[in-house]
Amino acid sequence: MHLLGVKCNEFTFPSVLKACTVTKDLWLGRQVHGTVVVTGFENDEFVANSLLVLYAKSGEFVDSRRLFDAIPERSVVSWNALLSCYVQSDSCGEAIGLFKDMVLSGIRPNEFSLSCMINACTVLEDSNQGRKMHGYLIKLAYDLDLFSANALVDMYAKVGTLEDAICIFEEIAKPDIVSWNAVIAGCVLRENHHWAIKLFGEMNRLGIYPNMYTISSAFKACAGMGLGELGRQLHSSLIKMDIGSDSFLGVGLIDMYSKCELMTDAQLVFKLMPEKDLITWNAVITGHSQNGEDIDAISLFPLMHKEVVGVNQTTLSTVLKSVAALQADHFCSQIHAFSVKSGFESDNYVANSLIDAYGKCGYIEAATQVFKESPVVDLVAFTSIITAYSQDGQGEEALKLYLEMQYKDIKPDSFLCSSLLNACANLSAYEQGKQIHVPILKFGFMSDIFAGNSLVNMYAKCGSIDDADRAFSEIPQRGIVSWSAMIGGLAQHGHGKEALHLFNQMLIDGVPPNHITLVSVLCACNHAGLVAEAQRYFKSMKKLFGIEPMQEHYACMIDLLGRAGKLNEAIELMNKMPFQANASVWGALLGAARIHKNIDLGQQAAEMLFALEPGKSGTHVLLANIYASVGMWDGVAKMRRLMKDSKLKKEPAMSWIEMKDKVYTFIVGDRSHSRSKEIYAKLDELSELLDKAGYVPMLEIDLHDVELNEKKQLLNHHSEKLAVAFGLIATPPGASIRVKKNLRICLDCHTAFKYICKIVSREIIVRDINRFHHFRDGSCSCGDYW
DNA sequence: ATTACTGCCC
Repeated sequence: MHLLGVKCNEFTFPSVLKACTVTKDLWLGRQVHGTVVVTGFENDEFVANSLLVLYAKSGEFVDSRRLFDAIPERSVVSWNALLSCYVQSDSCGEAIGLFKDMVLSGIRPNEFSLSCMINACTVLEDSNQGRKMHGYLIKLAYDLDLFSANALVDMYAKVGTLEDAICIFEEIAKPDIVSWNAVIAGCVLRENHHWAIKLFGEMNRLGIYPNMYTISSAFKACAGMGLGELGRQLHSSLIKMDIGSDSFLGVGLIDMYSKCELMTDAQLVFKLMPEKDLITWNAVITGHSQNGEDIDAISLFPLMHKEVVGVNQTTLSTVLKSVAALQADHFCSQIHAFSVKSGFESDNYVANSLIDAYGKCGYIEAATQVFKESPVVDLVAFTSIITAYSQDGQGEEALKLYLEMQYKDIKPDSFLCSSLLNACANLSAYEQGKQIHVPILKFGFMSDIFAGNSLVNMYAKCGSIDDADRAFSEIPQRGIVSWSAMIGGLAQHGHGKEALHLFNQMLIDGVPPNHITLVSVLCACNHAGLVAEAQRYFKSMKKLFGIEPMQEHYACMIDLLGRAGKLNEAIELMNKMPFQANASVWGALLGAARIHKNIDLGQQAAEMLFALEPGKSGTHVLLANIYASVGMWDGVAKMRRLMKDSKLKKEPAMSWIEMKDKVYTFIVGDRSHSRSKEIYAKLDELSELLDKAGYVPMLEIDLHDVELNEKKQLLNHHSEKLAVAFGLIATPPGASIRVKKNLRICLDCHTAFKYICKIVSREIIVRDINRFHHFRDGSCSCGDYW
């Protein structure tokens, strides 16, 4: 028409411009715009609005605004065009301002204006403003408009309550596919997967065909509920619909199968996808990682790297998580180097994952390095580094870092509390552990099962089984770890009968035990000398609980039999084991040989341990103890020589005591403490009282080649005695004294403490390497059976 | 997409 020289007029221009808008041909539209200007129709209301709509729908923000300002008589259509342009260009705040101007200038908004504004409120997450728009909709009687209702469903689902969204949806007379998609996606977003599935079924019954958005939501709902079979059905209907190769849905499928623990299906979908993008690769790697298939997750990384898709921060943090889980130490620095090279090293997730992976692989220094160089040190970074120090046995460092974190005003979460409690548990830091209990109560972390379990463990390891029991009963949903921790705690404190009682309670509650629970049960029998009970549990664990005895269970039983003097039965059980005896089994036999002064068994066990654990000094010391106990001093000398030749150092005996917010360390003959004079004076004072009470120092247990007098002094200055003496002078009369030792408590100290607790009228609680000793009123809770 | 919980022998 134009080429023929026929001129357009105010009636033809709007149609032509609309055609340009629909075909998204902005280039042609601009040419038409030129003609409009030349022919002088630009002030015509319809032409001007058509031009505005063209630019607005093309996202031409500046041009739209200019045209809008130039229109002398703005209609609701003009305003709507600009409003939607603002919303589309992510200027929702300005859109709301514009809407207010519109109302002020006397223009009555229509359903287009209002649905547009509702979308703006959704993006702004402004539910108050959204509710106001809803009010407008009702006031102006547009509430039956389908577009507006759909926008409301979406808004309430995203920034209001799901109940409101469902309510609006149910009032829609004839919901279309958009309505269904909005409400189903809303349910998924609010993790109400059950409702999502229900609505999805209802939609199908009504004969409404789902589209890819519906299916995508349905996959997420299946994933959320673990409904693999339903997911599989959807998958087959997808294939029938011939949209199975869509990449967006492909990722949804992989994710769904992964979350339903159907990795074979996830892998198949992945394999069959014609084009695998970065997100697809990440989905399948995440699937493997979250299903504990860490080796698969890690091995996909180099394959992915070979493809053109590259990797991103998600890939790196996910792979690092698997590296951490496997403690695949040599991958840490490789992926670290790769992160640096690809510029992701400063990404928060990557940095935090690196800290965690280095920590879990035992590279504390590297973890610290990343932590210190990380641009944004957040709560997760602190949790990772604190956990790393705690697991490396550097609990005090871990707690120092917590102080630093508080100084930076970062608030703790349940993850951090759990980790800190573990640090306190390892340190036997009762007072500091109690302080971590405060944020747990303050922020309501007791509903978090991890925090609850850690609390039980901390109190049990810090010597207060009563506090542990209280924490245990306050866990709302006790899981297998809660029960195991409590049973193990009772076991460590020598409360064998109570531990077994709790185990029965657990079975009544319908919680099936795992192999760790059974270790704790056997351990409880062991510490309480309940041989017959242990044998009963051990024999029936396969039949009753479906748990095949492992090395750990055998080690427990062999230790228990050995301790009870049934050395032959212990050896017999070892011979019956379906696997080669490991160090814990031989260690148990060596311990039994020591208690019962059995030279032959001791030598045999020690020989095995020398081969199995050549780096450990404990074996030499123990065998030397056995020799010494029967007066074989040449054997003692031989062990000493052997240790010297193999350059092994005896792990120094150390004891710890917590005072206020500090943990004090002692070694034998320690004089580094600022109150050393008082400590030694206290020991001298006690020494006299002990003599009077009938205590005789067990000089024979000291293996040093020195005079008897010196032996007596060494014995009297053992680390646990120093720690107890410090506890006596630094705490008020009557207070309990809690001491932790890194090795077994010494027999002489054990005897001495039985006297001391009576002399000073105090409870002395000693946590040694494998159990607690509560000294009270002249006796020990272990009943001297340890 | 990253962080947290239970056990045996020495």
